[in-house]
Amino acid sequence: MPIRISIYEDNESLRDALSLFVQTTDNFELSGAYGDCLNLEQQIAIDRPHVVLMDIDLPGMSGIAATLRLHRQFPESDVLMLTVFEDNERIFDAIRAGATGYLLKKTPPARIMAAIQEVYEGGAPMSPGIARLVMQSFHRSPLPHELDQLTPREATVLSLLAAGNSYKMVAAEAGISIDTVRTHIKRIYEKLHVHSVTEAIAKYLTR
Amino acid sequence: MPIRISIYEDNESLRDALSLFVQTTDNFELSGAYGDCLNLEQQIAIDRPHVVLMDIDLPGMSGIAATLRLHRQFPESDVLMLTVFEDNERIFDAIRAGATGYLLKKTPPARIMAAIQEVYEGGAPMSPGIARLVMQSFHRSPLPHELDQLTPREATVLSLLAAGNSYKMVAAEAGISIDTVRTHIKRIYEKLHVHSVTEAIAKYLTR
DNA sequence: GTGGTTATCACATGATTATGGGATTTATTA
DNA sequence: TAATAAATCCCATAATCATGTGATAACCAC
Repeated sequence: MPIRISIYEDNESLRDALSLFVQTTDNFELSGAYGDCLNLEQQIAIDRPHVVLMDIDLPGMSGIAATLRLHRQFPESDVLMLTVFEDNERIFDAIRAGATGYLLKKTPPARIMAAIQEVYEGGAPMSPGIARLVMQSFHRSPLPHELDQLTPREATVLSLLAAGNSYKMVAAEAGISIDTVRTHIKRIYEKLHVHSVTEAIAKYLTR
Repeated sequence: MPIRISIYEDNESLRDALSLFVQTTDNFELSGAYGDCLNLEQQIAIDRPHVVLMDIDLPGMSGIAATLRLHRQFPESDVLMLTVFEDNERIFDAIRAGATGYLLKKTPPARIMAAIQEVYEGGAPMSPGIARLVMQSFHRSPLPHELDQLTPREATVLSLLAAGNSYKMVAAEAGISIDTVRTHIKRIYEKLHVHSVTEAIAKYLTR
């Protein structure tokens, strides 16, 4: 029984190249190849891939958000993340979201195919520099997270927002003025690197 | 070793009454009693209750949202929900959020105390009418949910919002006008019984 | 005792959301 | 075929949010 592989990558030529490699690799089967995650659930439900090659930087819905949904709803499909980024925050976001492996796009195709096999066999392939980052993260506390940078008050405000409260309601609940709420939210945005309540809540709720 | 019990109930006299019952019940210990969930995490981390009596209708952050957070971060604490409501949606929201038991507030105190013991021993006490509803839910599909009422297009819009997109970005991503986005969102609000993006994505992400 | 952090409040402006109307097209179904 | 559901678009207004700038007080650490 071949290993079924689905690809989510918005760059068409890279997607085609990867598709070709998968199709010409022994024991591999291409179950799907898409440019976005808009219909992720339906596609996965039909394709039933063993391994998903996921670009981290898809337009609209990031590969990280998609990975989270996929990991929750289809835990039997493993995600192998492909990225050009080597920065901490994204890597850990992806790992937290449930990615099994994490490769840089500059990885040679043969290595990517080997990594797919490795994921299928229960491994967790990573590019060398990323493996180092992951190892280092254990030297300190548990997985570092932007949310841990919030002060207690900021965390309270954010959780009230996540419960569906407006600024006005948060102010009433927390017993502070709406301007103070604004100030807290500005700091929250800076710390979480977001620009709207929606994004902040998404980070909070999908931690 | 006594069973530690924390109470979250905004009605002060009910809270006091429950506290008194807990304190005067053999082998029970009151680990905390609060009127809101604003500092839930800190309180639970200190109190370490075996069982949490949670009012479903707390001001600011509902007991359901609190239960979700609690269940995720402190899986060793079980939640016993107290409510005056007997409607489907809330009951299943609470169950989905991780509540272990579900009692109506009109339940006699002695029965509530017995239910706490039952939860501690691995049971799932429910008021009779609620148990019936839960049983009935198995006769059909998996747990019914407001989110399942959304059309495919509405679901796409909601997931794009949950990924942190503004109306304008959603429109661009989905290839439709911003007014169409508005219309979809209006329908989403009706179906989910909410009035803001925040509430909608809270329902979506915490499903 | 100076500097950093946290929490608080104020004001102002432009952008975005929330909400209410109303309308058309395309399928599907009774 | 008439009714219904889904998806699309338009307009208008009030409310809310995003962002900048500035300021005060408490507390802690060095």
